[in-house]
Amino acid sequence: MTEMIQEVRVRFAPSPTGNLHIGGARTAIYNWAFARRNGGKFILRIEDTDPERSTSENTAQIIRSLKWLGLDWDEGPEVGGEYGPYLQTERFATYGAALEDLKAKDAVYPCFCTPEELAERREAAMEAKTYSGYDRRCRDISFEEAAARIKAGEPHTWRLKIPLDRGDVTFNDLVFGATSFPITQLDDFILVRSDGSPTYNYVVCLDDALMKISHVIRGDDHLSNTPKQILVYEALGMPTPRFAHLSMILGPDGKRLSKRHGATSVEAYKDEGYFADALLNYLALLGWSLDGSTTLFDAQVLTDNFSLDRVSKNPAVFDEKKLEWINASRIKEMGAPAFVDALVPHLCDYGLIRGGSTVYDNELGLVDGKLADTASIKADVEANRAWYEAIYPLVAERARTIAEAIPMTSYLFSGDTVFYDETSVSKCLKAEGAAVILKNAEEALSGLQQSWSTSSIEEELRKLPEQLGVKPKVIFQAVRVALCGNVVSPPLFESIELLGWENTEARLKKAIEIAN
RNA sequence: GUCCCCAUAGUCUAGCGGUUAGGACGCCACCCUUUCAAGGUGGAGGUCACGGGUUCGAAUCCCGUUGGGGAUGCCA
Repeated sequence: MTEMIQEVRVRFAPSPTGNLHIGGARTAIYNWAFARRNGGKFILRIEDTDPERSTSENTAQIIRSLKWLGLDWDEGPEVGGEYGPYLQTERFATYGAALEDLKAKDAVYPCFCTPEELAERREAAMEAKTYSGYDRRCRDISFEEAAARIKAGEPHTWRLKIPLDRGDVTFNDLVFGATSFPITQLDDFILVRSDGSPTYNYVVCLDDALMKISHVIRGDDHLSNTPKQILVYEALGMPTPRFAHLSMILGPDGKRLSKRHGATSVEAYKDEGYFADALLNYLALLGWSLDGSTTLFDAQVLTDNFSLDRVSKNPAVFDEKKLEWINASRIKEMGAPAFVDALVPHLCDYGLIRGGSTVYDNELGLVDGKLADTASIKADVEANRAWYEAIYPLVAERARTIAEAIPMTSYLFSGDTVFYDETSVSKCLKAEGAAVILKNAEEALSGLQQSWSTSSIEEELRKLPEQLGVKPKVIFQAVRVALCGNVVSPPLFESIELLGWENTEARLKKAIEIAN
C-alpha cells in the first residue's frame, strides 16, 4: 500500500458545553504542536450541535483560553479558511447532501423504532446480559414500505447499514499501535436523528473528511468510536484519516479528572495566578516527554520536538504540586517588569494600592476601609513603577503563583496599620523586653530619614543586638511582627524600605503600645 | 454482559533483549539563615501488577490472571 504524501492538517474540535478544561487544553496543545512540528495546519472547529448545552459564551471562553495558552490556529472561528464554516451548526447543508448520497448507495436505512421502544429493549437485553447494540429490526423493512411510512410522516432516524460481510475493523493508532474491533460488535448506529439533525459519529467524519483532516488526535474516550467512524468514511467513500488517541487525565484518586477534583478549567488556573507557558509546559509533559530528563522548556522547544511516538499510553494523574513547581520556576526567571504586569490585575481584584489604609485579615477578606478603584491602582503603578517592581525580589523565591504573592505582601499595602496574627503578637510583642527593643529600633531608624535604603536600614538595625545584649533573632522577629504582623514574612530590611519611614514609625509606635 | 485499551517508587516519566533500572515533582536530613522560602549537599522510596513461557540472558517478546480506564445514547 502506498502512502500518499499528504499535507498535515489537524484539528481541535471542542463542544462548547462548558469551559476549556485541562484535558481539552492538552489535546489542543498536542494537535497544535504536531501541526507546527510538521509544517501543517492547525484548525479549530466548534462542535456546537447539541443545542441544549452549547452556548456562544462557552465558545468565546474556549477561544479566549486557547489564545491565552499561546495557541494560534490557521483556520477556524475568527480567522476563517477555505474549508469553513467552522461552526458545526453552520454546516448543516453538507450533512443533508451526504445523507442523500448514502441513501443512493444503500448504505443507510430508516428506523422507525421510538426512543422508548429502544430503551425498553436495551434494558431487557442488559438484564439478560445479552445486549450488543440495536437489534436491526428495521433493517429488513422493504423499500416500498419504508417509503410509504416516511411519506405518511412517521418519525424515523437513519441508521448506518453495517456491511456484515466486512472483516474486523483494524487500524494503526499512532499512539496505541495496532487496534482491532470485531465487526460483530458494531451495531447499526444512528447517523441522523428523527428531527433531521446529524449525530456526532456522523458529523465528525463528514467534517474531518471535508476539511481534509489528515490526523485525528483526540481523547482516549474516542478509541471505541473509531471503528464506527471508519465505517462511516467507507460508506461515504472518503479517505480515512490517521488516528492518534491520548490517554485520559486522572484526578488524585485515579478517577477521570472532573469538577469534583477542584479547579479543572484553564481559566481557573489563569485566575489563580498560573502563567500560560507554565501550564503549557506542564500539560505538554503530562503524557509526552522530550527525552526523559528535560522538564522545563518553552513552546518553541515543544513545537520543534513534538512527536506522537513519544506520547505515553498510560493515563496520567494530574499533579498540581509539579505544576506549582514549574510555575514557581517561571516566576523566578521572569524578572520584575513582567511580574508587576501580572500582579496588577490581582492587586486590582483586592483593591490593594501602595500606601493604602485598607486592612485585611489573613484570608484577605476586607476588614476595614474601602477598596481602591482599579483606575487609581493602575495609575499608581504607572507613577511608581520602581516601588512595585521592588516587590518582585521579596516574593520571587517564595510565591509559586501570583495569587500566593498577594497575601504574602498585603502588609505593604495597609499604610500605617497592620493586621496582627495573634500568636505572633503574644510570642514576640508581648514578650519580655519587646517594648525596649522596638523603642530602640524606632530611634535607630529615625535618624535615617534622609538616607532611607535597605542597606542603611540593615546597617543600623544590625547594631542593635550588641547594643541591647539581645539575640539577633529576638530583635528581628519583634520588629518583623511589629511591621508585618506575623513571624513569617518576606525579608525585613527590604520591607522596611518599601514601607517608608512614616508607616514604619506609625507601626512601631502602635506595637510599642501593645508591648507595654 | 460484550468489546477495546492500559500497567516502571506517592505522582509524571526514561527504557524498545545484556543498565548498580536513569531523570523530575513530592518527601526526609544537614548546610546557609532574623522568619518563611530559595539555593547547596546527602538520603529514603521500585520483588518494573501477578503467574507462566520464549531466550545463554526479559522491565523490554508471547500467553494467561488480576487491577484500572473507556465504549456499548435520537451526548459530544
